[in-house]
Amino acid sequence: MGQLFFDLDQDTMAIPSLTRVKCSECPIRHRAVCARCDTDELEVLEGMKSYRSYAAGEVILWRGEPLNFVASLVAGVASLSKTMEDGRTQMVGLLLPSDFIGRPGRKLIEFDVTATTDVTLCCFVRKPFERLVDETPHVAQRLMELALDELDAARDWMLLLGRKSAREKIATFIDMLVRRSQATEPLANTTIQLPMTRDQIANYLGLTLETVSRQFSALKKEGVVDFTDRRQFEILDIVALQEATGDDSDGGILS
Amino acid sequence: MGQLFFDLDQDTMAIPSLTRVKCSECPIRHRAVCARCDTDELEVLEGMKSYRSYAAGEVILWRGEPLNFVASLVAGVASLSKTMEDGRTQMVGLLLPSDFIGRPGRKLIEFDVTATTDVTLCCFVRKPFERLVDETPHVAQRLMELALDELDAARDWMLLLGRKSAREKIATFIDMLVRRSQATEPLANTTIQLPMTRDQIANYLGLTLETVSRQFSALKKEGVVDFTDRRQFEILDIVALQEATGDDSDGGILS
DNA sequence: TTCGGAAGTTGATTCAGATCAAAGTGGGCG
DNA sequence: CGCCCACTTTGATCTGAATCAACTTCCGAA
Repeated sequence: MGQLFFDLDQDTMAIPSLTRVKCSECPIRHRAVCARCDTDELEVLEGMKSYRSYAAGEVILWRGEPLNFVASLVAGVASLSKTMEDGRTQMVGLLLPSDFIGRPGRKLIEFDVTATTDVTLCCFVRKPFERLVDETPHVAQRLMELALDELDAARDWMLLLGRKSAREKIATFIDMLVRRSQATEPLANTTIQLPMTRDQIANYLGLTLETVSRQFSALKKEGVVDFTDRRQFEILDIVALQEATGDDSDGGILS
Repeated sequence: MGQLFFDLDQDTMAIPSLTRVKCSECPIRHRAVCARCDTDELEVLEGMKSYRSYAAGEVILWRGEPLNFVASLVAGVASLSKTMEDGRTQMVGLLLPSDFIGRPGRKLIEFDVTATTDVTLCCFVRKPFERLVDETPHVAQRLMELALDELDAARDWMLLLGRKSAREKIATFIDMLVRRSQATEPLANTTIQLPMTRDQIANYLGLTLETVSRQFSALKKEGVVDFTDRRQFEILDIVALQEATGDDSDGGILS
């Protein structure tokens, strides 16, 4: 916590709704859709954007709702999920800071978007944003890159959902959190925050919450991880963890 | 069969390797990446493109291989798949005519691409194609649309892989084939070709081939479908089929 | 025409994970 | 301070799909 470079509410991780943050000081400045904007372009964005905050658990968008705004996720974690008639639900994506919500050329959204933790969005009204995209090739390009990254992530997740055992799913999930925390904060120790409840993790991994709990317990008993608290744990044996993911240890490079 | 508007080999569905087909007569002219190209632009493409054919079962690209060319799939069906160290494999996408292989800005491919049936590709060398994309906004736009369509498909598949029962998976798969055949050939009867073996279907649906076989048998016994032959069947009760998919009957529109 | 092997079906058995059920834990709020 | 409720853990049982195994069907090559 507290590692972000600007003023977040320490409890909620959310930027107070009315704060007007300079784009140049924005924590996602270099990874979001605006990554390659120059000073002039940022000024235009500055005039278009507005922040919105959502508390953990709030629904940001319902499936089928018209998409009047698009947004970059500034802080927190949000999830995309699909629900069947009988209530079974499956998360189909996790949105992390710098990820984008909404897409050019689609007016409806195909899944629910929910704030997993408290969340802050940097919003743009759709029409003017689309105009900006049309006029600014590097923004369109960045949008494309973000979409392709999501596609890669979705495909890895398909392998996980279709073929991995419960243990492998949990190990993969933890390993993902570890990698992510190292990416944003390379010097951190091995203490990891869980951004979701057991139930949400189950929906993400295609499991039940009981199975999630049991697998966490098993990894703890084996000394691979240790729980400081229900939402925070420490990696004791990263090698064992990565072996348990079922993935190629070397990233799959042949010969 | 035989409904395509130009000269395919009837047995293999593949365009003979050396044939030079006019873009203006290409069967995927209006859906592929070149959908919005004008006559002049088509002429440029004409000079850049070359066809390649692959027999059913041949590997088109191995994971990790450098992507020296990109391509549109002209005829046949190809699959994207990921394989784990111990041999478990999961298909992460099906490529149908007009789908695109390769992506701007990535030199490596993250999964194996295999010809499921005999396949014909319309190939472009990567570098000049990327230049074309940079200079032609509507091509970049079309590429984006194709990527977003794939992303939607991937997310629907995640729901299927994570939450559907074997029966629902099979019904969804058949229903998808029905919709697809209706889209390409609205007047067709209800006879459907299976483009893949039981084993490939199993890899697509996250099942084993035995389970696939049993579920097909069950649907047959119930009078929902009837098999003309192992690779061809007829829909007897489309309503029952759609109920068995587990999806919202109305496409999920609320109120 | 037969042979051989790949693809598919069907049956018996096993097992991982779901489901059902009951306690335990902890944080927020009156 | 203590109660309540949401979250979590753990146990017992059940079940759908995997696994193991045998057999059938089909197709292509000799």
